[in-house]
Amino acid sequence: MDFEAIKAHLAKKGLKATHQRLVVLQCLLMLKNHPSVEQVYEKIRPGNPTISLGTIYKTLETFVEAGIVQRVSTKEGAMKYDANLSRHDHIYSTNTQEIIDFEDEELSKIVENYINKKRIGNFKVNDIRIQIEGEKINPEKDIDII
Amino acid sequence: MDFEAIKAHLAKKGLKATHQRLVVLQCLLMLKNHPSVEQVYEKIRPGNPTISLGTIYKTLETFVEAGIVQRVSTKEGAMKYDANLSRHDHIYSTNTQEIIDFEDEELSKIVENYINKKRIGNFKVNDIRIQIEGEKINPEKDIDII
DNA sequence: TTTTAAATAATAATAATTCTTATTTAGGAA
DNA sequence: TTCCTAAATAAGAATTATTATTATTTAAAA
Repeated sequence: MDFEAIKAHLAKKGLKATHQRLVVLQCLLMLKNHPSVEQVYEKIRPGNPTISLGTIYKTLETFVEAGIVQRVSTKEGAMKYDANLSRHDHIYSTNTQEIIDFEDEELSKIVENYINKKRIGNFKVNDIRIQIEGEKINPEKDIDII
Repeated sequence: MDFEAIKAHLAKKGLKATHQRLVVLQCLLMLKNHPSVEQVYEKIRPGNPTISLGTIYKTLETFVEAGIVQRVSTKEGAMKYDANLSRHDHIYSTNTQEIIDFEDEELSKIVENYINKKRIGNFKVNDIRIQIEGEKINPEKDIDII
């Protein structure tokens, strides 16, 4: 999603393409590590010293409502946001406090089909997520998915 | 898990079986709806008017450390706790803000096997959770899983 | 029983988030 | 392009959620 695509997306939702919004979204797309509001703030501040923390809170929630970013489900601390809208899951590393993207179309399909077959009465399923929790063996190195 | 089993469990962890702890755990086992600290507090207070909110915070976190209850992963608001330790997943109803238990051994096994087969390098998997997000058709009625 | 380390109540402190309002600005209209 | 206006922002106050502190109480071992 480039700048023009973002602007178009905002316009479609009747939202103004302010400098603050573009910077916040660009930051989210760059970071990729599901940052908190505070982390976005610290990243952006050097280049935008007058931006307000409240604006970042508001901007991110506006994006959630507009369907441009998603909240990340966690068991602790501050809210985290994710600009990766492709169907994907998360690996939670408890010892390093990282949340890493995990993409596996095949697994997603298997689970989706299973649940659709099962049918849940009086309920409309909108999204299915798999959370893989565990810990990095070597916290310094990246995990690698074979 | 009855009272004596709880006492034994606490003793095994070197924790005192205080009245407050027993009441909090009993409440959690009864409620089953993954309550927040505040919800436990309101539920317990009538019968235990001198109990302190801070004690409930502390008690629940003590239970988490002792492995007696688990935190529930959410995208918003206050922390929620779950005393159901059997392997299970959660259905998140966004329109009613409910979190409902979902047990399906077969699905759990399928996903677990799939991920174990895949192997994630430099990472030790401890837990796999499936989150089903959606909305109740009729918010008044329960969902029913066929 | 007595002792004592652990737990609690009460409350202060901190952290995370939301709200309020005066000022600024994006984007449409003239 | 300039003007207009509704929407957005900055700054900071207020609220909510959680954690820390400390004097007092209590479970459970001696």
